[in-house]
Amino acid sequence: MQRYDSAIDMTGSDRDEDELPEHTKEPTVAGPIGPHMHHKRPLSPVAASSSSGPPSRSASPHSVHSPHSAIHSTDSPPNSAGHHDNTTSPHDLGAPLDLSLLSLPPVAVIPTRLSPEALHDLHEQLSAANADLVTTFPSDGQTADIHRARFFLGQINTPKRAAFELRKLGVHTEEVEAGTSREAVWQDDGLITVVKVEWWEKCLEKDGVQSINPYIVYVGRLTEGPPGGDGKKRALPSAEELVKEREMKRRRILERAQGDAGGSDSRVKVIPGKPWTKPNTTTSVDEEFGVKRPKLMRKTTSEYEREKGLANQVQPRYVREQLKLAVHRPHPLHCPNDAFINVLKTIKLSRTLQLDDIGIRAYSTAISAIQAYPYELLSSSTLLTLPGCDGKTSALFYEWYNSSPDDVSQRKIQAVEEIEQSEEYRVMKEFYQIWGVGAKTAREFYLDKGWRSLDDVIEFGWNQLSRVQQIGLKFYDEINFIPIPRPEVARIGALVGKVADELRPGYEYIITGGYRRGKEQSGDVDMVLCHRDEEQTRGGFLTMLVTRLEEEGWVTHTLYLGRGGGFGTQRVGEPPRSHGLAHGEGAEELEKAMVMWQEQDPASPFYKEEGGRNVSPHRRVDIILSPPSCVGTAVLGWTGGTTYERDLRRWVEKRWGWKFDSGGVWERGSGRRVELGEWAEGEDLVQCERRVIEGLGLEYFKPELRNTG
DNA sequence: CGGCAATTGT
DNA sequence: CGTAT
DNA sequence: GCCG
Repeated sequence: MQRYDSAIDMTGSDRDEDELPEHTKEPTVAGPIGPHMHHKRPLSPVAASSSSGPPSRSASPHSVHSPHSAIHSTDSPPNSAGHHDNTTSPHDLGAPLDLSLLSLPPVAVIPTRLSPEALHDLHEQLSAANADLVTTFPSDGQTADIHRARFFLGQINTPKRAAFELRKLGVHTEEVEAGTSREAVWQDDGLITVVKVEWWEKCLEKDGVQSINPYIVYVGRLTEGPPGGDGKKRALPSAEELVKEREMKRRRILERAQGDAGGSDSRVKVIPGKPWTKPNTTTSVDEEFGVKRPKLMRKTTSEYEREKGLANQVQPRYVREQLKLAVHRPHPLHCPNDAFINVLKTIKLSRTLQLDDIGIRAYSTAISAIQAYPYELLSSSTLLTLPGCDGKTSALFYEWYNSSPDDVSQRKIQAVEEIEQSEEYRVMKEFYQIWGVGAKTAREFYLDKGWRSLDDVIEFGWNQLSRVQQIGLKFYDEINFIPIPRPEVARIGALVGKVADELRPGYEYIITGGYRRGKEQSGDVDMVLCHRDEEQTRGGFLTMLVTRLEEEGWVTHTLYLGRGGGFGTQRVGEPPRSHGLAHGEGAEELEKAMVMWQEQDPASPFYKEEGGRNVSPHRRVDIILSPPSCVGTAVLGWTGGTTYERDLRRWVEKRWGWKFDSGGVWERGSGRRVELGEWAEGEDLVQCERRVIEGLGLEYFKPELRNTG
């Protein structure tokens, strides 16, 4: 059965239950994992009074009732209704309105949870009541004079949330201890009060300023902003023990990682920086080296000198013939221009985080072309000769090379430095590395939720995460920072193969992915499992296999288990929907399992124990179960790299009008299956893949030459 | 100026 | 919108 | 961002 750790060690959810919608738990293989729900935060008297305040929180401000009539009615005497405190007493005798907020300190509204309409109405009502209003906007919450505001209205229920929302607005506070005198609050300019919107609704309802006491959620004292930062947006020192524990765990992991694999912590140092996303302004680089006239770029004397040697170099075929698709050229794992490629990869990642699919495609193309280039690039004009590289790439190279002609390790590009220093990039990247969080979600975490660290995600968002995201966070460091050495990848593959074979004899497997392309270390293990008897690849065998691996402890969590969930219930044969045509006979679907894995054998060299406890690093393992009829395409499709795969599909479409996928090749017009990739008698999986490649009219490049970056 | 790989599961 | 290559 |  599924095993669970007794507790997740990254917690932090001691917030009140009503703060966030309950996460919808999936009734799946693994039960909900989650932090222990602590309720240890002592409620301050201020907080306590808020929680005993009026119950209603349903009405939005604008829906209460005609606000303007309340504000503009002038026929009743100046408001002096029931005040037990001096906080809002309208000493301005000349105030013509019942509802005058003249005596309030500068007011701002916390936009969170308020509809745009509600927010708008609230602003109008408050300014109609002569409040000294500091406007806020839900988009970014930033306003120049937000720091003037001392009184915040918001749909906020807990002090913790209040402090968090203030921080999002750039207002850094710490909660004021119980017993601060009420009188002090208005006098002391360093104090911030957060009051529920209900207070204002009540004022409107009663046509007069009401006591704020029952509605106060939070009183905080202004503190210094983040050290070194620009004074906005920075994590509170919250849930400190948990953060510290995480740190310790991370350090342990990294120490072990170095021991294991010689891996190093590649995380960028935290340097506060300016925003990295710029408006659509053309950079000076663009103007100087714009794509319009790249060929006119002046060569410096030194570039010219360096290039003289070029004439003697035999240019590779893909350059001579301008072969633009990665399937037509060899891409070794390492190449002479890896340092420059890494710069391009940073830009590509920033495009990913900006949801710029086209930028991703463009940089991928350039990267793979350079990866295929066998000589060290010495001049930007050489780059112009590579397919997929043009003015922009060339300009980037020019800046990069000349920033330090004599020391490769010192070369840099200003725009890339700025990307790497920007908080937005660093934080979104950190989120993006959570398994189950893509670019869209990473942006949402950063821009909409206002989170700035994994600890924020854990503390404020844990219950909003999907189950796989929770698992992704739980194993964040292991997944991202402890690479899997080749021998361990081989060991995992062999073990899966062995267990499969024990269940039913006759299975064969091949490890695909980066391992097969020759990587010394892998981020995960990908493998294609196959049986010559098609029946053995159906009927839920993969579920059976994963279940067995769970029982034996190897599989600790199942992130995804597709197809064949029910025994024999699966009738494959839906055509690729994009073309609305039926598959021909023998339509195939690949079953896939994505799991977390942990070494269980104490005798294994990859097993690690501490205090009698198995602390072997968890590994990501993908198992693809293929019928014999398409195992060739499965192996080809799961070996990659990404750009190779994309270009493979483009080639198949362009050359043959077929559609390629890992489950087979199809005629686009008729939807009929093209018989390629069937596992032939006496043939191994590598030979089978080769027949597919050659059947598609392509030169066979071994996997080690498909490293398209 | 249009196109940029392609699939499935939740 | 997430995942894989 | 590059290509046809």
